[in-house]
Amino acid sequence: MDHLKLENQLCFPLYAASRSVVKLYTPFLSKIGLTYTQYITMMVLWEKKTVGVKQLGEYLYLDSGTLTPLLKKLEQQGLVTRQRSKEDERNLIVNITPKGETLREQALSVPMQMQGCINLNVDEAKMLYGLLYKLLGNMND
Amino acid sequence: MDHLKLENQLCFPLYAASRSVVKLYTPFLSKIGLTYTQYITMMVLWEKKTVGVKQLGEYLYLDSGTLTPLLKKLEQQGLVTRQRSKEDERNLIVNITPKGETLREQALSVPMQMQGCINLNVDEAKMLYGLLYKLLGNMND
DNA sequence: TACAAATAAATTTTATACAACTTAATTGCG
DNA sequence: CGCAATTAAGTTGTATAAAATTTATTTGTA
Repeated sequence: MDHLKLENQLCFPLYAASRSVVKLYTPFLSKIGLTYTQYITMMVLWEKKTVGVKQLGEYLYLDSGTLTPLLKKLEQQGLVTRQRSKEDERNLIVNITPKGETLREQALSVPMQMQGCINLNVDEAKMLYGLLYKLLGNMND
Repeated sequence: MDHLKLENQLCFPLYAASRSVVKLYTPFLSKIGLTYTQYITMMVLWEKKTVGVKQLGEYLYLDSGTLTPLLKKLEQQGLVTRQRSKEDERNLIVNITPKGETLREQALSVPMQMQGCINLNVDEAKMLYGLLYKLLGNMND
């Protein structure tokens, strides 16, 4: 078995499928003015309302190099506010705005529309979900 | 069930796991002077020896916007050559060089080293592989 | 045979990712 | 207390990705 053949790689379909799914989201998300990374960031904020950049990075597996410019764009769009923590000025706290809350209504249909594009049945989706989180979990460096 | 919660998404662990795996590759690949995308490109060339940009894009799910600059970098490193097809000048043919072939020897240990980092057993890996290709396959736009 | 349509790369623009480094604030220890 | 170590964002530089456009070439057809 040739270990350097593309078809013998697990990483490659993971990489390709991830990009393909993100690409599938693009037309739905562009209607509400978000990119995929902005969308999952808003997802955290729709749930938590307020979150520090560090915690946000832990949720999303992203660092400030990616999040700082992204959050500035969301701030420009009026979807979030950014302010330093009073207790510890090193921390930057991100809060959702009313406009950000409103955007949630328009995002509600996105998951359903996406499900229509991904032809996995419930069992397959659950299995994939479990395997991906197992992979993520036991890879911590 | 809140469909806009991060934990209820299938796309998110896919996206996060993909980036995490690519990140795991980085230290091994940087030793041989490749990025992950360059590595999978070389994988095609190690197998095919010669390939058009269009076919390469079909194998890798990438377009010329990504491949053109990437292939120029591989050319600068002396790993591939780029030349227009004689039969159809629109096509650009990429050929592996002897230096590119030699690099394969140094890449041989990479898949094994990676397997040591990913703690899935054989059945789980096969299942994941199958589900990812199923997802990729039935997503073609 | 002209020429519109199609095809393949390349280019441009925007938005990530991430490593490495810098800056500012806080902590903890001698 | 004083200051070295730590921590959190931000910045810089490099490399993708992908949409949209442009350029060059080829094809099909009137």
